[in-house]
Amino acid sequence: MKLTIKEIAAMAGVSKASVSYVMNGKGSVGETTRKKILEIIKETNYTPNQNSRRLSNGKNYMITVASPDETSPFDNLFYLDITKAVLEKCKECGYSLSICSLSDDDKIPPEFLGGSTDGVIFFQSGALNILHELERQKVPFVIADAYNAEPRHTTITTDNEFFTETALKYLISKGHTDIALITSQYLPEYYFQTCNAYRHVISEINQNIPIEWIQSEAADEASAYECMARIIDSEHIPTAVFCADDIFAVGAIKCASERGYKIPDYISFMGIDDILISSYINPPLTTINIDKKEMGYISFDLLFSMMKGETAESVKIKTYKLMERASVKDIRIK
Amino acid sequence: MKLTIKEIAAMAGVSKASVSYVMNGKGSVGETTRKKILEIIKETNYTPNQNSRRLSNGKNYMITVASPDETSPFDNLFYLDITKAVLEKCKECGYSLSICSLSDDDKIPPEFLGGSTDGVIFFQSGALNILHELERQKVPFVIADAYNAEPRHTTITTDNEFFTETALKYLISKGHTDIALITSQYLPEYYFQTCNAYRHVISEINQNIPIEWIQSEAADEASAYECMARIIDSEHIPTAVFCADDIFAVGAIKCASERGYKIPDYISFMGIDDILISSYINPPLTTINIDKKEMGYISFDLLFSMMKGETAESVKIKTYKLMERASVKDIRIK
DNA sequence: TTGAAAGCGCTAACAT
DNA sequence: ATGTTAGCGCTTTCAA
Repeated sequence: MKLTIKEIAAMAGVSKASVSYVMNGKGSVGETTRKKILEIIKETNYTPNQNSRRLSNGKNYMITVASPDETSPFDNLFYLDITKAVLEKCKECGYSLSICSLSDDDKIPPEFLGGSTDGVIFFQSGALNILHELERQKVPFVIADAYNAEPRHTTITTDNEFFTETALKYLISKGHTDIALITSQYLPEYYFQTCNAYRHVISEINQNIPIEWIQSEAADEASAYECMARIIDSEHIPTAVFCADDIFAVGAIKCASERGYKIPDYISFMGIDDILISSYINPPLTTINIDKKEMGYISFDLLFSMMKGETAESVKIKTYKLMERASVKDIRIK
Repeated sequence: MKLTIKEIAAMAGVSKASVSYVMNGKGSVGETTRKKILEIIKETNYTPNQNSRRLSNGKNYMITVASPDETSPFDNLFYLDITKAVLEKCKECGYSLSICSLSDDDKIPPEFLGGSTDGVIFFQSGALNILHELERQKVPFVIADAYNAEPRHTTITTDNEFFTETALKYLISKGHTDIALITSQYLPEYYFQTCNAYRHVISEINQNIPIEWIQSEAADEASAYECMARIIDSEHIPTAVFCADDIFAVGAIKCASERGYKIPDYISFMGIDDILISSYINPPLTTINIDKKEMGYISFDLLFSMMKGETAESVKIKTYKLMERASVKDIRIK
């Protein structure tokens, strides 16, 4: 019962071409026939078969967001906000958005095969074989929050070194010199950036950082909890802990609280990202807000440029907002 | 540079048909030619054009999740978890998932036109014109967390009346009789269910419910905050507040805390849903956990049945887990 | 078992 | 300005 262009053409007493032309605003069609065709289309509620258009056009009008299973937008609040912004943009541009989670087996998901999508936004990274396949098929992609991306890829990253410095300096401005670090070694570049900034800033104010104050086995809330436990067990209790990611702070604060350390009275905490729960936890987390919406917009825009065949330069986000909440205590002597 | 079936056929020295057959495991192909074809496919890394398949098959291998802008999975943690489960199922079945947000203008999004999707899962509801269009196009859909759905539609709902009763009875078991209600009138059916259960349960233990104890202008955290403010301002302070949705409890608790009421010492709070932040807020919220993953699975399964042409009965979720956390105080005299 | 060929519904180059 | 027609790349019927 689905109408086809052929039937519309018949009803209007014209050829398929004319119908196609008026639908797409191409070619040239007389005013009367155009009217007639438009009328029939309205009347019949006709909508062209999209698969057919896609085949003819070699376009899908669809982009996809992809990420490793563990860091999908459904598990990672940072990526969630970015994805939300991407969806907004998609809608604005008449594109559909598909979400794809990448399994460990690195199998290429059907979304990426045979030109099902016009472009993809990866979070963090995609398996190399997938990236290569995409390049082979010439479907453009960008990598948001990328680590270890090959230089030829277009990435959208945050300036972790700068943000780490900024957070640390804030802590120092509040009188802290005994500051521990919780970061992740599982993303080597990230580890390098955060540690580097930490060493750089801290070395100027404190030469005696116990080895336990640099914890890098964090990957999520639970592992950050363990990191904090190790810091506490070391019996060199810092006055502040800088967590390279808000979710680490959530775990670390939980640990410290459960062990009876009042926060921020005994220990202050800071993070980076400002994800949804950061303002809900107790105490609300002082952190570096990164504009996730903007990151989403930028990701989409870069991808969109590439889809139009243009080249797109990687961008590194340096803007931030310091969210002073209640997890940092001013310990300067007044 | 993209290979086509024609070229593969040529390379293997066979016809397109044979290639198609071996790819889809249909028809009958001699063992030698099958081997040969498989080999070529492997060698060349050939993947058939999906749009072409879709056109031929009249299928998309894609389902979509759709919801009003304000209640998108990106703004509603309850729907977020459901969507996550749907994605899991999609992957398992080789389907892609697209996310679609519906604007107020009720314009039919491109995803729904011309058979771009094989089925859709709505949250809460879709605009009537969209639902009708889908029915006209014979694309199946289900409505998760539906309110006011037409009886012929397949829905996945929660038993709000039962859950409200359950929560209230828990509160009562802890000695509370002065219990206020925060719910939403914006979903009439929901309002009816929660209020009904409230009146029913409460009437048995307390005949003097001040009018301000029934607040129904909640729609989100902020409006629930206002509801709580009205309860407090009424100067009839209840010992407990039941919020028909966790996010209402979040707002209400915030209000009470800011006004200086220690929770749960002065006022206890309960909710329904058990969304992500419920366990992070201060104090952690005692609530009725609904299995959102299961809801996602069921939604997908029902839709999938319908896509196979089967009929699917609506289901109403009655299972729950009582999450006893720290927002309810036992005020019985020991 | 295999191949030829007719669709699927649309776009767009080409003719008229 | 309009119609004719050859694709787009695959599936599947029908013959051989």
